[in-house]
Amino acid sequence: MAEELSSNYQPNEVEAAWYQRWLDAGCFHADEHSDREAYSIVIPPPNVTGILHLGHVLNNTIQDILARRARMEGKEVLWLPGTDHAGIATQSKVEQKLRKEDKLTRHDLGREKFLEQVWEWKEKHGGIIINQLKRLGCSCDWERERFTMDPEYSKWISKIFVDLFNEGLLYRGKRMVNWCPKSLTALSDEEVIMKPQKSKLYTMRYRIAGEKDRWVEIATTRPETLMGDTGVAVHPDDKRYKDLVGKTVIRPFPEAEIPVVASDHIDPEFGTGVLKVTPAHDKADFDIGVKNGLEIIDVFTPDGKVNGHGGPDLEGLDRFEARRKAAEKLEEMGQLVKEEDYENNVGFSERADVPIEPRISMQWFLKYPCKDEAAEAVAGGDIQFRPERWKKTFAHWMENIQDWCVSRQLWWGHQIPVWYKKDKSEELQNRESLDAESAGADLHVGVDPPEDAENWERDPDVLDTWFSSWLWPFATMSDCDADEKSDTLKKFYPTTDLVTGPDILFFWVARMIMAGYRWEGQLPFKNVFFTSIIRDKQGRKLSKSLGNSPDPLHVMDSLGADAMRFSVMRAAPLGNDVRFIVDKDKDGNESYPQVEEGRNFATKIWNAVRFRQMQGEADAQPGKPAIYAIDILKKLDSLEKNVANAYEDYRFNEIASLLYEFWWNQYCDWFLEAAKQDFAEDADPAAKAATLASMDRVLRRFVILLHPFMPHLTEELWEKCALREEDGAEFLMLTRLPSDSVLDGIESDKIGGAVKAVSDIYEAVGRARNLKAEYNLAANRNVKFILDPEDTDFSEGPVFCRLAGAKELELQPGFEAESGVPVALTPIGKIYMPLEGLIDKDAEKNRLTKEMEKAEAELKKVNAKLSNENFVSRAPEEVVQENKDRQSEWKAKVEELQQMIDNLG
RNA sequence: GCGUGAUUAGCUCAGCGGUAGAGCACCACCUUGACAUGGUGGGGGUCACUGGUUCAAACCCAGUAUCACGCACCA
Repeated sequence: MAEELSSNYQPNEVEAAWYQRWLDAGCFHADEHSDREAYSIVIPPPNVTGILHLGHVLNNTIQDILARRARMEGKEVLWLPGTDHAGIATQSKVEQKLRKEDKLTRHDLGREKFLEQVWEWKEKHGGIIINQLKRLGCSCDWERERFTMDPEYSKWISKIFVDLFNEGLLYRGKRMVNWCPKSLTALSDEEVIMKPQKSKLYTMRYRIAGEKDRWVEIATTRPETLMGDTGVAVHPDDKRYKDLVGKTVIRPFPEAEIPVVASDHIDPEFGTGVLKVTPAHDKADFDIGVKNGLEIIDVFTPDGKVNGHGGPDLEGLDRFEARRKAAEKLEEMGQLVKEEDYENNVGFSERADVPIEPRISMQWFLKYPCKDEAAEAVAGGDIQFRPERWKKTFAHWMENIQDWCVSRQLWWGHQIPVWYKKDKSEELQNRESLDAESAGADLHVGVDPPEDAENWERDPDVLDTWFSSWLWPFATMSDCDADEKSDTLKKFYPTTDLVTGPDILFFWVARMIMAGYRWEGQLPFKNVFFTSIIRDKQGRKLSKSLGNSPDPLHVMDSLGADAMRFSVMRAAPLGNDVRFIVDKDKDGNESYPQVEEGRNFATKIWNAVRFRQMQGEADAQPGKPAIYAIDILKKLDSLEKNVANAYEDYRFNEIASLLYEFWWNQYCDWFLEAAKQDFAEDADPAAKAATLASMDRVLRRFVILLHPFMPHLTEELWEKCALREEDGAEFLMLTRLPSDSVLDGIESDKIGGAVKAVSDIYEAVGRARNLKAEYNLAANRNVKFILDPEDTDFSEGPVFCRLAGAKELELQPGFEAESGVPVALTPIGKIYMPLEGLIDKDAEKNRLTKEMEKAEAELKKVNAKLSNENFVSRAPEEVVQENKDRQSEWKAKVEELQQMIDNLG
């Protein structure tokens, strides 16, 4: 075997070096002309100026595992990476910088200059997250990296806009939208999060016009919108107020008579049963307003301050200051009845984290295409969701789907491909609605600007970022104006798997499915794997503001990328959230106990391989494999099968645990220790050669299995141990999974016997170790055991002694020990531990009695089962047999123990 | 209000009809020639609760409680 290994594994250098070698050799590149079966994934594009967090780690590790496993299965793998321009997030970062450094707004710079600055920012920060993904070991085809603002990609956006407009699905209309007063743009419903807020419920009273001193009480949480009230509503069946419908009440300020209307929407039980109607600032109020022909008065400026309608007292005040002020005014007027603490849900802007202001505005809306196909694809199982329960959530959303507000009042993004004739522009843009049918020749909607561009004015708004991401699976693979499909698209679309978080099921997954059907005529992916959400020790989501989000780069630098990958996978069960634990010492240094487990595993593997290296090469023809070797090969065979099964169901945590358990608890704890017997100086060279060969076989196949989880470490060992076969691929990552059984070449009738014999010996070793520990002899390697064997041919004494830490195991059939000699019952026979000065009858009696009690308890349980006639007659035969075997085993044990106790007198 | 999960050892979590498991933490012993990022032995659980189905339930069903999350919302 090849090079010596250093005494400790240093992940950082190894990881960096291997990543570069893979890149240099083009290992990640997908060949669209290959005749291998295609396997493809598109990355959920991260924000171009974002940085890596644990969610990305989880998500991309899974994708990398899938991609690497598929390569090893012999598939042609495309993992297509890229980034997203993230309209609001990126624009606001640049605006923030402008404000801070130059005290300027984007309007001071103008659109063109501002966009130059955003591009600069993107150039500066855009590579960061990509490099972080590389640090993690992601095997993406970087030659195919895409960005949603790439020219070819952008062209796709315009094309689909035009398609949808021509189809009548895209229209411009004056509607109530979710307005973000901080980002100054409309948002889609999905970008609004409801949060419970501690606020106040104000009860105020309005005088009824034309009646003497009659008042009506109204409850509201938003007195600051009072100036926009153009009506008051009650339930039509509410007896208290029935006579008021049709009358008017006096709005306190600015004073005006506003009508009382009836509406089913009103809950008579809530508050006073009377609602103030502000059609410009509430969706429900807007509907009531439209039905009753109420005036719409917008009382806020776009940034959430009171406009001229507020009068001198309120104008210019922020929404929340205005709320207090309005309440004060009512109080002064004697019209505030009471003010109570109240908790209600308020919509917040997901990005800017400020309360949304419902607002009437002119926006572009989309009626979704291919809704039925998308719903059916998931319901019918053409697209598989894992875990499956998300199907229901998806179906529910699809059933209640609302038109999508796609325009954003931003500059960073894809500008809407609509031009208005200059002289008609104002009129067109103010129309209540505008669509393909009503627009006429004064509107140009096209991928290219009109020929006489100077006569036209382009719509200033840009499109929602998700309006570009929903094309990701195909727009990254082809140009929209090509005459025929690209070879990449032909080979790799539809993609195989999509790995993403359930939090973007609506934002992204659902919309991609619709887009896939609309423009490619088929589904965009076959399987969607929804990852866990990573939380902190207290179960909270990770977030910057909580400061509970550890930096994955720091984790990787201290413990290694492979360690983090392995640990995160081991901790993340299918479909459940995962807690990532960060402990801090008193100096504030962070430690990551879960990742340490992965680091320890890497070290364990490294050192076990190092041990193999230290044995050197065989210098004889190998003899027949020892029973220990057969046993470990059998376990490896099961491991390979179990791992393959777990991959079928995407149970990554199970795969990680299987690999861990095999290596640590089977290979290292038992096989490797047993094998040492064959490496002793006086060992038989043929036996040594055979054991070395088995070790190499296990090592080679284990490293192949582990590679997708710990790619760098395994590739390093592959090279250092020269595990590559003569005609094999250049790298482990390009090596095929073996197709032959690891048990090939071993006489199959030997396997069962070897496994049983080894399991008996290991169990006996356990008993012997326990005996030593009970008598405080754990450290004593001079102990001599005497075996009264089950089988007089027993010849595994040397291995037994090595494992049990004993000097000798003497075979004495029918051995009669001096009374009080410690003894253990084992599958290979009775094992005595006669040692001078150790005859302590009471101690031994105690020990045996404790064991006896355990055995009796077990016997009792199994007796109870077997004496139940129903069990014997109705349970499957093999279960009954199993219990009968257990019964006789425990019975024999109890009897023997009893006799041993009796012998002690 | 509707829906979806979770509740198993001190902690983080597997197991999902047939003998309760892992890692960490804990206790004792061990620097023995791969590994102290290690080894050996050990302690620790009425599997949230109440019913039901079954020969058999941590596991299936129904309900309850608590905690999350999603959707819809009462101004």
